[in-house]
Amino acid sequence: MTPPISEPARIMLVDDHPMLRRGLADLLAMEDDLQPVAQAGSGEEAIQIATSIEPELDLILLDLNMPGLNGIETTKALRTAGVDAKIIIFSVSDEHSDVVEALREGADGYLLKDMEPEEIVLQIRAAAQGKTALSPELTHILASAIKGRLEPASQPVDLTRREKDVLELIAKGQSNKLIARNLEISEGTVKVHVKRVLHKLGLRSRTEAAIWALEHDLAKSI
Amino acid sequence: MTPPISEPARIMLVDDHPMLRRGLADLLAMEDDLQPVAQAGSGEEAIQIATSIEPELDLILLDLNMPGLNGIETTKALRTAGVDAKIIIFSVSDEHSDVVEALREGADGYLLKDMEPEEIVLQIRAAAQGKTALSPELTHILASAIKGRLEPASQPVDLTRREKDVLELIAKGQSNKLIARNLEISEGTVKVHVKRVLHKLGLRSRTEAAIWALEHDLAKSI
DNA sequence: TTTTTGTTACCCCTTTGTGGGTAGCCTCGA
DNA sequence: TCGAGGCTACCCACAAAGGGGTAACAAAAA
Repeated sequence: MTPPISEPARIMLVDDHPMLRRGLADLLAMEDDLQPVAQAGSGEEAIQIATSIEPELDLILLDLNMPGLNGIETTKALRTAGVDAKIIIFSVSDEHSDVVEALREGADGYLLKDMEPEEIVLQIRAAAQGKTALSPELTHILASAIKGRLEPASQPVDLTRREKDVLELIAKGQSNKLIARNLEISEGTVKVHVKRVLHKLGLRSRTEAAIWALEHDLAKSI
Repeated sequence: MTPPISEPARIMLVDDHPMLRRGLADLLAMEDDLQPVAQAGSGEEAIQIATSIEPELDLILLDLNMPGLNGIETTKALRTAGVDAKIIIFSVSDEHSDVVEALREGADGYLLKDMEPEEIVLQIRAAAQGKTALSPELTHILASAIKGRLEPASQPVDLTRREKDVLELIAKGQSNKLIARNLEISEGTVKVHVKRVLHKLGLRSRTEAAIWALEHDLAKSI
């Protein structure tokens, strides 16, 4: 299991709880091939360190819920900054949208905090070797995303009246300006609704929203 | 791990190699909660048995590569026939398209034949309990599918080949940048194709194009 | 009562998309 | 052999969309 002669993986731990960082660092330090070389208490700090440290990091373990930049935002920023260390999100959340978004933004893994320490070590090692580190409980989330349905273990998706109105018009291909005219509200307000719809559904663009609406039959007559 | 008082899961093994069925049956029979009650040497035979056996099967282990109907085609046929037993594809192939297609057609799991017997038992038990049985090596395939990529195809319109490719990806909600990555061309070139598609179809936005594609069946979901 | 939720509206800024152009390189068929 | 169509790639400019924030106000819930 332990790689032969290669260098140990240089790892940074990012979490706003020092105690948790400490525990993780101790856990990893016991492994010959895993070397915790840096810690950060926030996403901002993590970015600063990751872009300046030498030699470069091999792997970053990122807490999802942090004040300031959260794990996903930090992942995005790190990728934009050209950091190509493996990134693993470490979280208590098994929310569908969190997992999917994390992977979309460039994370290489998503582990749940309630995993056994031994299992965490195994997954981190797997990620360092280029595999996708994923808590076994989460595979069904990816599988259902593939199958195209999001319900089984997730949220029932409750859009407000207005959000549904906007989504319906998006699904007709209308621009924000047109939607504003049709609903007799400002374009800025339409944008607010669009933003919320995208966030609630875990989507990235109005086109995805339109597709979602069509597939879920939330579109009225075109 | 073993369920308390419930009935053992009734399992059918489908593979064109009798020896492999034999080995699997022996393996499963050693478990109190797993009960191999039927075997089939082909997809056709599997469908015949699954639709007639009483009481109904709980789980079907399907070889992917078989003469005649393969595992995925058999899965599709079984689902169409109303069989709602859990279906696990058992294969030597870790091809991206096989895994994704199997899940899309209604399989509940996808296991590789080179797994350890103990692990196979664990995964089958997990599937029987409603979880997604997936070889750990395959999680990265789902992850990359989530991140967005796929093989192209073609349909009948007055669009060029490349324009159809682009339109298909638009209909999956992908951005120009993602499309560029998937088709391995520059983003600028994607924009050219998008421009032409919109012009040829008389549309004003990619969202309208996506809707058009969905309504004209020029889209293949994830 | 206070708090929360939904709707409205605006600010900021960055990213993405749209529409026009030129141009090199293929392949296929006249 | 040449030309047309198709694919590639870049230029430019502007429009649209997305993501963050604050804030007012009414209605519903705690």
